[in-house]
Amino acid sequence: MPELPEVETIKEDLNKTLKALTIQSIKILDERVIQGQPQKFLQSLQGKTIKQVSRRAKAVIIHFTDQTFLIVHLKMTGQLIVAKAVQDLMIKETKVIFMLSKNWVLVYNDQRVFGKLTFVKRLDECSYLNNVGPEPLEQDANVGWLAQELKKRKSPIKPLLMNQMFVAGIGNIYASEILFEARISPTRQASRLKSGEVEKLHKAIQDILKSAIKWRGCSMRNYRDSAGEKGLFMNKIKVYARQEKN
DNA sequence: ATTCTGTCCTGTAGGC
DNA sequence: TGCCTACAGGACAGAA
Repeated sequence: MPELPEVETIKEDLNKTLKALTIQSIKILDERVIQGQPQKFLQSLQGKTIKQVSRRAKAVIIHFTDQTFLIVHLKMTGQLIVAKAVQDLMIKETKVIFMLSKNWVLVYNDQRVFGKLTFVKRLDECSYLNNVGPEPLEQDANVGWLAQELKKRKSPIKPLLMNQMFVAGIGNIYASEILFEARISPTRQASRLKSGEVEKLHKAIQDILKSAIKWRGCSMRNYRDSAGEKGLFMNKIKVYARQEKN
C-alpha cells in the first residue's frame, strides 16, 4: 500500500532523524521479514552508522558510512517508525527493533509480513532495484519518453502504470487517481492513447504524485509516517475505493 | 514475449 | 454472537 508519495515522506523524515546515528543493538522478533540469514543480518548491521536515507521506487534505502546499505521494502503493511523510547513504539505487529545511539529507536512493523529488510554491500545485489523503471518525477520520465514507451505496449494502461519495470513507484491508489485526473479509462490499451491523452497523462502523474507528497501520502488503511501519523492525501482522493455499493 | 494465477500473511468488513 | 468468505492491490514464481 505505501506507494511513491508515502515512501518519499518516510524517507524525508528518516533522513532528518536518523543521520549520524549508530546501530547499537537489534532485536528480530519475526525472522520472516529478514532476507537471508538472520544471524548474518545481525552481524552485518551491528555498529553501523547511518549516513543518509534515500528512496528508489517503493524501497527505502538506508546508507551507512562504510558504503553498505539496508534496503526496506514495506510492501502492503510495513511501517518504519522512530521515537525516543521503545515502550511508545512496540505493538503487536512489531517485527524488528533497532536500538540507536542517543536513545533513538527505529522499529519495523508489518501486519501482513510481506515486507522485507535486506542488507547489501552493493545496491546492484538487489534485483528489485536493478529492474525498476525510471522515477516518474525525474527528467528521464518526460513526455517524450512516455509517448515512446506507451506506443510499444499493448497492455491496458492501468496495470502498465502499476508495473514497476515500466515506471517506478505507482500502485493501485495513485494509478486510479492519475487516470481519473487525466480522464483516461483504466482499460484503454496503452499504445492507442492519442498524443493529447499522453500529455494529459504525463501531467496527471506529475500533479497527483507531487500533491500527494505535499499532503504526506495517503492513509487508506495501514500507512503511517515515521512519527506514526497518518497522511492527509486520502481527503483528496477522488476515485480509489469510492465505488458506490448498493 | 506477455498475461494470468497463485502465493506469501493477517485483519477487517459484510452477509447470514 | 459468531461463523464464513472476500478482499486488501506489492512483488514474484511458474503456468498458459
